[in-house]
Amino acid sequence: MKSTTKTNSSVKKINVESCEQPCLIERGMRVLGGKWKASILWHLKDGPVRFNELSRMLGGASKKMVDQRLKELEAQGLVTREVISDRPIAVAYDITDFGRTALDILERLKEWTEDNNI
Amino acid sequence: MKSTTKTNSSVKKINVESCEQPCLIERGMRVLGGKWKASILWHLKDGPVRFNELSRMLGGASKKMVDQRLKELEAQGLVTREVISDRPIAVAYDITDFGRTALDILERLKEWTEDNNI
DNA sequence: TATAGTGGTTACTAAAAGTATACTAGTTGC
DNA sequence: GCAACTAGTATACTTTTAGTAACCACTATA
Repeated sequence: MKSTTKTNSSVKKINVESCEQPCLIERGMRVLGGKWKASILWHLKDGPVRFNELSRMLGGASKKMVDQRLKELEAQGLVTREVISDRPIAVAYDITDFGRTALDILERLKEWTEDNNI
Repeated sequence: MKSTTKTNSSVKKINVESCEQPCLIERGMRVLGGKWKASILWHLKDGPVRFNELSRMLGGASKKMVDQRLKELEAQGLVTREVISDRPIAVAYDITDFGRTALDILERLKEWTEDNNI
């Protein structure tokens, strides 16, 4: 890896390779970092949850917010939406296998937050 | 606060305990999840970087953005600001030991993003 | 003297995020 | 019938965030 230091006197300080990494971090954050998105995912880890129950779990996030985030997560393939009853409409949201691959990151984030009293 | 759990047969479905977890995730995200924050931290992992260099590394994030995020990160103890030269003003930002504890999460996020072509 | 670099600040605008309320349409229970 | 529940949608609104551009004081170079 080329360092930003001492190749010669006129070395540019910008290391282009280093610019590749942040994009990955930023892109990942766009998927997991929105408000409530990580929390929603986290709440689904123990099995499907219904819409209103999920809203309550999130401590009063508005329906609009929960709805928007769920749609984003669904579009990105992290959660699924299933109508479990038609007449008295009932819908269950579940985490996909792909969604589960992100739980490891969230687990670490949770531990980090916990350990550092954030 | 009255609990919603099992006082009798008409137990509500809401599990109050489960509501503790998302807060940890949400709180952690408030620290690492802002736009550019994780990227800034990531860029400092190989050593101190100067203000303008950092701006360029972030691919054109405005000075105002970089400045704001750096101030937040500094206030939260994740990075330090050091004036390394006075006359031709020069400032270096560095990651703290505490900041480094978050790199593990970012590393996983980066891998996850990479592996899933996000 | 002019230009470009350092590390910012300030003022402003545009866009996104979030809140609040009311509404649909159906079901269940009193 | 009336209220309360289900899962949303629609509308209007406020707040927050993001981003642009200009500017400051200073230095260094041509």
